[in-house]
Amino acid sequence: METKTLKSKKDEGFADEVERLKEPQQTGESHNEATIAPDLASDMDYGVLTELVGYCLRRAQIRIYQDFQEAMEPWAITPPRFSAMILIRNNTRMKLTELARAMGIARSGAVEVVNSLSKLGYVRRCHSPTDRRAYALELTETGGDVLQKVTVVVREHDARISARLSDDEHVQLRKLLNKLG
Amino acid sequence: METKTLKSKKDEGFADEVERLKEPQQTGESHNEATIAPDLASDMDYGVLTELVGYCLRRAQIRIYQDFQEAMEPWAITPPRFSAMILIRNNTRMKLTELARAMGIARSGAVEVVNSLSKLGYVRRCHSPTDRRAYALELTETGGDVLQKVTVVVREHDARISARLSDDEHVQLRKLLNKLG
DNA sequence: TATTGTTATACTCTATAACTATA
DNA sequence: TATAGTTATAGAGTATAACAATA
Repeated sequence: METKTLKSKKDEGFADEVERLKEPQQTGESHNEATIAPDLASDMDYGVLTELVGYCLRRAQIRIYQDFQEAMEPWAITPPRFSAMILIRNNTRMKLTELARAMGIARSGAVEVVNSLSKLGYVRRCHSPTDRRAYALELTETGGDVLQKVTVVVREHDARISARLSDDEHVQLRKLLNKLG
Repeated sequence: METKTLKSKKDEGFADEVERLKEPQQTGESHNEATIAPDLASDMDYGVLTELVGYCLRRAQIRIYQDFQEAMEPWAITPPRFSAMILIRNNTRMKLTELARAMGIARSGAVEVVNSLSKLGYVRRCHSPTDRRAYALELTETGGDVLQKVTVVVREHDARISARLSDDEHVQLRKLLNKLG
């Protein structure tokens, strides 16, 4: 399996960088530090933390994030990048500002996401004919193919992390999460 | 209300820095960017995202994080800092390595958290009499007072974000979250 | 004037790897 | 050799503020 990585740096080369993205990542696998287990340590007193929705949620998210990243490593897709690609595909001629709003992040953050997706060759900025300030975002052909493949993998990932939940519980959990805030 | 901030930089002064922590923060409040609304944009198509536990969870976490940070701003307490303080108080003579394990992060990350809490005057490293490599972590008197006050505020925060949930749902949600992974 | 995209800057959270002092 | 703490370095994710081009 190939593996992509994104270093942001200051854009050094270009073709150079895109090439480097496709090199297998130095995962280390060496002699050092044990990788972190994200479960609660049974010999510790967590006090009030276990009663807080926010804390339970954060622990769950750490576990989920790890599984997501491992599953997506070959494509260098992170959760925000995946969201962005879905939104760009599903909402034609989306502008960068709209993407930011849809994702709930600042415009400058959207620039970052689009830059990385653009370097990976998944997303393209097209000049809008009507407003010369604005771009219309769209998936490249590669981006479309990758998104299709990756969506399957994301669904598998979701099933994996929800493996101990019944279908009812899965629905219930999403319902409760959406009631938060 | 006073507001603390932590700049990590390269430790410039010391007393200087501690003083600066207590200065009210330049919140801006100026003419610029609208602050982000973390709700789903109703005019966008989110496709598969709404069916994924991971995505619902991430959106919920963004909302929760924002409320947490606003509530904790006067003390410069972030979620990991709060967890660390609870763990340090509840597990006497905790070592840094144990803290890292309890929090599910790398040791270097625990150093960061302890450094910031130490700069804020909330946590102290005490030399262990038995093992001269190790420290015993403990709350300062200020840290203890702050933690007591802040725990009340965190409980209020948790109640606020769970306001649309019944008690049963609150329990259920935590149960389901703990089944994930 | 307001908006679009962008850049500069900064801060948090996290990781890996290598170092030091001790055990 | 192994462990405790630390530092150096890196990268993702996010934010605010200011800017140029365009509306």
